[in-house]
Amino acid sequence: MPSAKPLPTEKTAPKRAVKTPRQAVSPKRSDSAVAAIDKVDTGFLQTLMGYNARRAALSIIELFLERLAPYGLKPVDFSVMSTIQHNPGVTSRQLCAALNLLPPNLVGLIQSLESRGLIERKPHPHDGRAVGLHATAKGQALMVQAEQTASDLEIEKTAKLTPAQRKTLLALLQKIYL
Amino acid sequence: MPSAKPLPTEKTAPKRAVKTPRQAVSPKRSDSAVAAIDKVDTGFLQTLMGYNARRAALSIIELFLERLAPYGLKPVDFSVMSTIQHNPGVTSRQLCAALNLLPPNLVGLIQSLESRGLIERKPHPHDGRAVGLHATAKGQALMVQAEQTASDLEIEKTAKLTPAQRKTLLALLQKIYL
DNA sequence: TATTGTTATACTCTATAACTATA
DNA sequence: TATAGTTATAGAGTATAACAATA
Repeated sequence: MPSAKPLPTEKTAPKRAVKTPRQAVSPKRSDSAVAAIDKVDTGFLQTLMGYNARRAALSIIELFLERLAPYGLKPVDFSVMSTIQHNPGVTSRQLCAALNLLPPNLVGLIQSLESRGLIERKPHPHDGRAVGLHATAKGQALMVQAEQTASDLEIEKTAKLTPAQRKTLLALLQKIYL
Repeated sequence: MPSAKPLPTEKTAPKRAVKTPRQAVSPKRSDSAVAAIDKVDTGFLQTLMGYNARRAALSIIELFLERLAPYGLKPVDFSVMSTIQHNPGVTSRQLCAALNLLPPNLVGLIQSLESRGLIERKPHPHDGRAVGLHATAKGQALMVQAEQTASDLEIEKTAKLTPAQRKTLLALLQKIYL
């Protein structure tokens, strides 16, 4: 699904080849009108953090969807499973707060993970309303593999960055949303 | 709409106050089970670029929606308008490639902007199939204001960053998706 | 009265297939 | 045959209101 997308700039350019051949034939068209044909200027947008952060996130998520598909995990499933695994007994409400999800949207997610045998719901020790979530052995084994796959894919996707730059980027992004 | 969301960690914590008062009354519960009550550990997710970029982007976009609402512009509308303004005569196909949009999803957007008198569609000089998009005087005036508002909001949202850090962050993000 | 988890539901976003008209 | 723009539509994501059980 996310593989055949019209990516920006260079990535899809070789496949389409735009107007390059024709322009080679008649190279001196009126440049004022043709200016936008070869290269589109998105200079202002590139000064916006929101735009760049979103484009970078989508770029990574695209590969994430592909690589994590064998585990049956989409980004949200992965985030939920990872948080449950590292916080045994965590409640739905806590997951919503930690991951910025809305309770109604988490219900189906939890049910799905439970029906797949990846998590268990146990009564909360101190609150009869709440339910503690726990990763099963199967779920834990899956997440060990999934987290490794996710880490590998991220290194690959951020290959143009040095480890130091990668660390810096993570820290700066967290300064925005935390 | 985007104002009353359950934000993560500290931001909603003061409103809920979780279990702090009760824990103060009986401070020595079995810490193994109560560990997840106060603070949820999302440590692993925070090592992932995709997660951090998405959270940062959503955080900025949330404020963007609020501040740009008076202009009747959502992030995609803004991106399209900004690109048209800075690339007079750009085509839909070029917009899709530059902004990573799918053609069918751009149609309604363009029609909406045109019906609002913000852009004009003119026949393409060299290609009878294509249509050149141009910002009207009204559209240009709107975007001058909108771009200033967007820049202001971004500075505000990235207030924890120094100008140098902000510049670094933009450059590093572009290394990922460009 | 407030909160957890839930249901139902609506709205938006994203994606695919297929058509037309031009090249 | 291939591309630009379009239509229709399906699917996923995101949002609000309201309810039952429990605190």
